[in-house]
Order: sequence, then structure tokens, then C-alpha cells
Amino acid sequence: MSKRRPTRQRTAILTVLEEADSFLSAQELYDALRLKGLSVGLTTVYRNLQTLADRNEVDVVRREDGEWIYRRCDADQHHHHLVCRSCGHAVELANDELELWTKSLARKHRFSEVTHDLELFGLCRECSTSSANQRR
Amino acid sequence: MSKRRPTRQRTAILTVLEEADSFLSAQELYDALRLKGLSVGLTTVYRNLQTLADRNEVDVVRREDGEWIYRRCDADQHHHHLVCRSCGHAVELANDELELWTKSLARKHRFSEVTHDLELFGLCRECSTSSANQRR
DNA sequence: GTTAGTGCAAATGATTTGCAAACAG
DNA sequence: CTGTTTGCAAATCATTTGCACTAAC
Repeated sequence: MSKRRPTRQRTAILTVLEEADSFLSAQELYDALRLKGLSVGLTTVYRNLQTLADRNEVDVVRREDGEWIYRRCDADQHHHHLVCRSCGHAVELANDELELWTKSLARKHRFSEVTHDLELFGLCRECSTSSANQRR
Repeated sequence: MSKRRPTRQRTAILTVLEEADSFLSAQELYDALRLKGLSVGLTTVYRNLQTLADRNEVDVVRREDGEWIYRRCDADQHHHHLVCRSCGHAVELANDELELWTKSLARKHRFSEVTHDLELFGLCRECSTSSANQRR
């Protein structure tokens, strides 16, 4: 594994990720950086997010429209999210039952290497009240 | 709602979908059609799949690599799948508990319009035995 | 100096759209 | 005829890659 060099760009990306408690897509992170006057190349944003994801330093989820969204994360356990499809705000969920259910199905149907992806999307209280704060 | 006209292309698409008991992407369906000598424009394949999906005549799932895959379906109830990531073979799953769990979480976290997507991917017995039959 | 990191421009690849020609009722 | 459907070519759009350049160590 190679060493990581703290560059201006990397620091900026981490800062914005720390501050945002919601999920952000690469493009949204890119925009957020420019707004802060911390412009970083889009390519760099993508590459850093990828690295962070590989190291499990961010949670990665695919939004309903297909875009990947990322969020700072420390928990190293497997877990799921309830994500606001408007503002990206998210709640972490644990569900052991689901894990067990998955395993028993895999056995029953003789499938191996079964992985599961479960993400819940909805509108958080804020967003269902105001129609402002729309992501797009 | 407009009427549907039975065209050569539409019939061919439905035929292949009926015969395949596995999930297929638009591109795979397109290839399958050519192999059968029933060439249909790729655009047409996409448009028909979209229409079928709108009418709930096919199940639509997003594969791990991001491609949408489709399969003929009659059940109109909400359900999930255990899909082989190699050959597309799938098993339908029902899980009322999951539905209930979703609802209770929505209430608890005050989210509205919560939808959930759960798809399990693995390797079916056939595919985990032989390394042939790989989708890609 | 080496090696990791950056960023522009160009490539990718699935999906969508414009539009004129072909077809079903 | 009249509204659908088709299919090519071109457009989209998030993401990736080639490559020359810059910055850590």
C-alpha cells in the first residue's frame, strides 16, 4: 500500500467531507469546493473519493438516479442507510436480522458469495416540510 | 394510455424475454436478438424495455456494475431477488418483515415517502462450479 | 531526484433524443 | 390516411484514462 501525501487538494476534500453530514456526489463535492474557494480538479475529486472508498474511509451508496454518493464514515461494520433523496441527510441503520436472513437464503438456494445492498431513500422531515433545499 | 401495436420487433423482444428465465440488460437482449436472427435496433430495445417496465410487465434491477437488467414478470406484488451475478439466473423473494421494518424506521426517523431497494447478488450453484458461463 | 498527485482534454459506455422514413389499424 | 414505431446518428452525462506537469519527501 502506498503512502498518502497530504496535499492542498486532499486536505480540502477531507475538510468538506467532514463538515457535510450528508451524502454528496463527486460533482456536488466539486461544487462545494469551488464555493469555498478551494477549487480542485474534478478528476482529483473522483480519484480521492475512490481511494477513500477503497480504504473504507467513506460510505458509498448509489442514489436512485444512479449517481454514487459518499459520506465520511468511521464505523467499519457493515451497515445500511436511510438517506434523504432531497438533501442527502442520512441515518445509519444496523440490521442483524437482515444479515442472517441473507445467509439463510444463500444456503437455501445454494448461492455462494452473496452480497446484499439495501439503501432506503425518503424525504427527511425538513425536506418534506419545505420544498426548498432540493438537491436538483 | 396509448394502444400498443404488435410489431415484428416487439414480438421478438417479448419472445426472447419469455424464453430467458434470467435477467438481461438491454445490450444483452440486443445481442440475443441478433443471434436469433431477429435483429432489432438498440434504440428500440431500450424503448420497449422502458415501456414494459412502466407497465410493470418486467422486473427491473440495477446490477452491481450499474447496468439495468430486466426480466419478464407477472407478480404484481412488491418483491426482491437473489440474482446470479454471472448468468443472471434469479430467485424471487418475498419479505414482509423487511416491509414492516422499513415502515417503522420511516416513522421513527420522521422520513416520508420511503422506498427501499434490496437486491441480493451471488453466484448460483451452476456458476460457482464451472467458471464458464461468465457474463463478462 | 523519485515517486505520488494533479488536471486538462479526450475517451468510455450505457442510455436518451431528434428526426425522417416505415408500418399498423 | 393518421398516429405509432422504428432506427440511425448525434447528444448526454457521470465517470475514467492518457499524459505532461507539479509538488512531497
